[in-house]
Amino acid sequence: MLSKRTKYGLKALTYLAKKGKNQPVLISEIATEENISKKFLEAILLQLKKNGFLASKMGKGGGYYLIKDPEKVSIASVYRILEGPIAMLPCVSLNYYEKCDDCKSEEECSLHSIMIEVRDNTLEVYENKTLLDLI
Amino acid sequence: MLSKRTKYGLKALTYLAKKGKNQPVLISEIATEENISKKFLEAILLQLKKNGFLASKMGKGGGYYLIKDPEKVSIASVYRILEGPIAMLPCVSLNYYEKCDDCKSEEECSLHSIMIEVRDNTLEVYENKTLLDLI
DNA sequence: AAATATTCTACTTATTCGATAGACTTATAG
DNA sequence: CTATAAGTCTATCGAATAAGTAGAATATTT
Repeated sequence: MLSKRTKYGLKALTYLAKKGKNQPVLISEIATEENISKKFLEAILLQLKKNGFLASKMGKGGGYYLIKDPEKVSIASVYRILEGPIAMLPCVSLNYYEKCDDCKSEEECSLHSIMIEVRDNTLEVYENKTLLDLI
Repeated sequence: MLSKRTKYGLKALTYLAKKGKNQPVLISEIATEENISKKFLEAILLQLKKNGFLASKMGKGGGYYLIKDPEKVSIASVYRILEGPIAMLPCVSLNYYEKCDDCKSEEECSLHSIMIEVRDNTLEVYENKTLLDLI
């Protein structure tokens, strides 16, 4: 299940993508339009900014704006920042790989190959969809 | 990310499938072999029993055993019991449908159709894999 | 200086997870 | 019948996280 954080993040990015580049938008505007708690959205937008998706302008006339082209922002990239690994198991994660502590080995683990398939099927969608698809 | 509960549940079911039908296996045996906390496994197995996957025998010579053919037990069915909805959003869930409280409508929600794709791609794997594939 | 709007820090509540403890009940063997 | 085995049931715990919120500090423009 997608967290509120990720969902709101994607909605906010989409809203900003619709607004056009270098067009600061108030947090409060997005929050109101998209039914999101302003303070929670604030934290999400800051996280997105720190990870290179957005820039912001403080003070009068300020706000957040997109700094990447919508078609260059895959859902997968946003997902990883806001949600974490796309893979169902740490041992099948491409970006956050970790060994499982309860399995003897990945070769012997029957779940492993299935979860690779799930990961790839999920990635198939997320890597190929961008903000442009959300506008 | 798959919960320990679901992962352990699948591992235990696989272990029992390997053991053969109507062959009671001690919780402690599975726990030891699969590196699972015995008491936690106990709760998981009971849940699986209550949902029709297993049966148990109490007392001497007792234990749990599979009551369905391995090829009849899809990963999806186990997943739903132990993990919950496969879908990323409540509004795209086939089994646990609920309206989202922050979206105006499903038609207007750009995320909706993408999450349907993700759901379907994920289901593709889970519905088509069974315990037989895990043995 | 005042107004605006982000940034920062901290807190709250609720829930769930994963694990664990202990008692109770059921079934079998001797 | 007793002892043992093994599931069933009930409850608790600590940690982590999610989602939300409060308040203060900082930066920018007019």
